[in-house]
Amino acid sequence: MHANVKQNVVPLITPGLKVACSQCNLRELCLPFGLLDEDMARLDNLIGGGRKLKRGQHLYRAGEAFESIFAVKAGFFKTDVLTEDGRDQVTGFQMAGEILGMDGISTEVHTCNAVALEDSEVCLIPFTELEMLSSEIHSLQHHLHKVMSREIVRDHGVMMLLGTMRAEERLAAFLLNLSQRFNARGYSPAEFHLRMTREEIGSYLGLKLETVSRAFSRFQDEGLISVQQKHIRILDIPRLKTLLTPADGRLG
Amino acid sequence: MHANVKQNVVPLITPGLKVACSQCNLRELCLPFGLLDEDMARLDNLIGGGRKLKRGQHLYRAGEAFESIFAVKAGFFKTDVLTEDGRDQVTGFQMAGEILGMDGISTEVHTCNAVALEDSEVCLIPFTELEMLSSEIHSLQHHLHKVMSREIVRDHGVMMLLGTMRAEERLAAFLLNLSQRFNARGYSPAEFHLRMTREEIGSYLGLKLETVSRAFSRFQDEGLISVQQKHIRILDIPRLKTLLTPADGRLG
DNA sequence: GTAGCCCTTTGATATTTATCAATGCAACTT
DNA sequence: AAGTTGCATTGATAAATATCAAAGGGCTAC
Repeated sequence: MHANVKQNVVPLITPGLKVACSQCNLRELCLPFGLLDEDMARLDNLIGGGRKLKRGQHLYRAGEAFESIFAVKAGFFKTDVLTEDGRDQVTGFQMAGEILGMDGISTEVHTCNAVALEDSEVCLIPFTELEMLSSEIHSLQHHLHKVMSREIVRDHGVMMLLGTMRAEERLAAFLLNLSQRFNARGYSPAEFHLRMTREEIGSYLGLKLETVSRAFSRFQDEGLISVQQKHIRILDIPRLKTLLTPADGRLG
Repeated sequence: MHANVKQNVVPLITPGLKVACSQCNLRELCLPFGLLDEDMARLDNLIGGGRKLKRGQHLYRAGEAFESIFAVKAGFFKTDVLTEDGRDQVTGFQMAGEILGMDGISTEVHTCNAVALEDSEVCLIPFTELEMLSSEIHSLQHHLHKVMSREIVRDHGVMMLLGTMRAEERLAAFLLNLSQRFNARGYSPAEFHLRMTREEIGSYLGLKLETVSRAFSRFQDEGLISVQQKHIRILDIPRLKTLLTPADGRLG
């Protein structure tokens, strides 16, 4: 096995790609939130460098040894779980400032795949070292716990979506969630490009791609959004939100 | 407002209900897993006492301030999320040795309700103090992270269930999961009492109670299980497992 | 012990979503 | 520039699950 072949399979840390939380405009969204300057400098030292990924590349795969968590610096990811029996479920889409890989802490092995949906960049945060540092910096420890807890709460929201919503409600919730997250990052909440296919949206929402496509079309017919392939413009956010409040009859 | 009325609404810590991880037969399943004796003694000191709950009582409610996580010492709980628009989703069922309340860390407010489904007992673990102690005891810190990560992985499993399985597959997965957890606690994996109603099972599985009931009946007709109200006997675990492997046609 | 209530079961029908199939569109490759 | 390939849309039909309805059974509380 040639060394450069192996490099293609397992992309290494980009040499010289220095990252520093203290210089990062995502720091209020990301792990260093609320740290004092001196503590942030210690976190800077810990972060193992950045890593760039091309669209389609895996950040990690289920089964690989867990060593680090990752902060998305730029770009867009999906995570998905595959089971032996062939099921495939997209468990989330991650954008700048969000943390990837916490599923691997439990067993020291990644339990899902993380794939870049566009050219992306992440910061590598070695977990053992993060634990050591968080023993010393209480606010870092607490924020790590908050980030993990937030992931649990987010997952509960997805369960709610999958367990109680019908197709159009799911898609409306999905679009509003993306809108709100783009907005929080300084992008337009009303106009954006989807980085994922209809099939990936469908997997995330527990629907078939045709159902997703039909729901998009119906939203467009009703003047709620305009869709052109992956380009979405939300025309009526308030009315989209009312879709999430089902008629009295169906619940309660 | 009379003091004893208030006691009925918000049950206080049971006085004199001393709990000690070092004496607990769940310690290998629960938070103290892997601790040295001396460290376990320190955890004993931290644990705020036990609390008993009658069936139907809330351990905590969405909206309450978060202060502690809880370890189930005995009994059976459900957690559920309610949204303003009236949706209601059971997010999990918890039994002895499992940890409740980690959703509250994120915002310092509980985001779901935890209800005892039978007379139960929990240990109260004040979270701020747990963080302080885990700064000093690395194995405790690491295990806490593992417990939180395990919850994330569990949630991914529920997403998979809700996103990719049909009704009978969901129920089979549910029964096998209970079976395995009872087994891990020294109870029969083949025979147990359900603590929850068909409606609660349905909420958890994203199904209506009638669908759950029909699936139970069909399993019984096929000789997979025997059902009498809440009493379940699994007659053919291997065949129940094969239900989870869908025919080739439907996936891939 | 018994009345009442909640839970469960079962049937008939309606609704939603999946499946199968065909066509169109757009980006990438050569 | 044209061909190829993957992605998206749309229609017709099938399958799964929800909804509506009614009745029986068991547990609880009086």
